[in-house]
Amino acid sequence: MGPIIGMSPDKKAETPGAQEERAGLRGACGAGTLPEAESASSPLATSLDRAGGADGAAEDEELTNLNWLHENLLQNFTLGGPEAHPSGSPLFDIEGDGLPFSSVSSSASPSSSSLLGGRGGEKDSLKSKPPFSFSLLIYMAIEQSPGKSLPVKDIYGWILEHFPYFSSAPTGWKNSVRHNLSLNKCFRKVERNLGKANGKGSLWCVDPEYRPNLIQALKKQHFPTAHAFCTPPASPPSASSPPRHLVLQDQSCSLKGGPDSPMDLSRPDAVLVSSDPKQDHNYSSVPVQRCSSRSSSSSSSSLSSLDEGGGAPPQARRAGSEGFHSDEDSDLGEERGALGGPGHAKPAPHRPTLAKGPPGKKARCETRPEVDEELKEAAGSLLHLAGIRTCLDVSKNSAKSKKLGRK
DNA sequence: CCGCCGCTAAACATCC
DNA sequence: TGGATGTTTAGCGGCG
Repeated sequence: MGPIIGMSPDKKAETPGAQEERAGLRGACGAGTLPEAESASSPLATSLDRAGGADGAAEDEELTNLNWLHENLLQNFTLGGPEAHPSGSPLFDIEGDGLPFSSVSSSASPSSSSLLGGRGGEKDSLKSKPPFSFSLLIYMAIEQSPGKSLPVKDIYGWILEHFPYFSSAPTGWKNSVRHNLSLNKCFRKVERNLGKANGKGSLWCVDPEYRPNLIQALKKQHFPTAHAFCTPPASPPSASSPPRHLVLQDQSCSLKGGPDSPMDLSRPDAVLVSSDPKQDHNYSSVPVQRCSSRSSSSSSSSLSSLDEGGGAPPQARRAGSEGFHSDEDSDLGEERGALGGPGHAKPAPHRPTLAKGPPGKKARCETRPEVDEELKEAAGSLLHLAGIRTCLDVSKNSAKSKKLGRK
């Protein structure tokens, strides 16, 4: 279908309300199901201010969006994961290595830079469709949230806020957002029992197990050259960005693991994420590994294929639209056993059956420091894309200062 | 040409 | 009852 540009403008102005709600949400998250929110909530709000005033005045206007986004991201990452040390982060390595920042930016896809309010006509770019998939938009929105979880309404708000394009787009995009939330395995619904803002809907968080995949997707989508950072051809990668594989653990995100969750490197669910582009079209590397550990179903390279069950052949198509979902296996270790069993003899159209009950998605969201590193990297990617350097510097400095402060 | 991926639209159900 | 939310299905276009 053609771009939604031609359609009638969206009618409502939800952005303001959503923002307010988001603010309110913070409390809800912290009070309720999102322990991690405590650690992440406070500092976020400030980033906006800094984004507005800290950096070069000339670039403010055009960079505001990304500044905001990146600073928040970076702050969140930094705070979210105490273990996330800037020094080891690829994000900082990128800078430290003196990588061609500008070249990276320039090498980014034109659409990306334009969308991000690149140096050019940022105004126009804001009106153009973001180069991010809905999944990534949602991901960014959620990651930016203090509690790493948002209700759909706030997701709408975030998207509207950062991508004004959607404000003039028909409401169909909201449907797409919900559609993605529902269908993407990357996103999980969190029952928000406490502090419900309006009593409607649930919170959505990023499935920590898919987070690395999303990050990879983010990197890929934003600037293909980002791969260079993942797999530096010559220089040895930093500890946190292995050349070809990322070692990730089963992240524990905000809901359960909490920031204090100790990293257990010996955990069996530690996974190897291949950064090979061909291996994770759907950012499914992690699930793949996980699947393989649980069932023999997932040797496929793409999530969509493994999604519909290792045995289910070409109905992967369904999965394709959302990209990420890969069978509910990803997290339901035990449930899986109960459900499909190791044989994975689940019939292809298992979705419908799951739809009514507790679907594959469970109210579960965890985060891990390692992932924070990845997130930082992703944020760095975004920064590169936007050509935002000062922002990164600010974040870097703040991160350093935090680190020092911790010492 | 084919398969995968992402997007859009729509229908339907549920909840408040 | 209406709106928001959530799920599912179907189809289309782009891309490799």
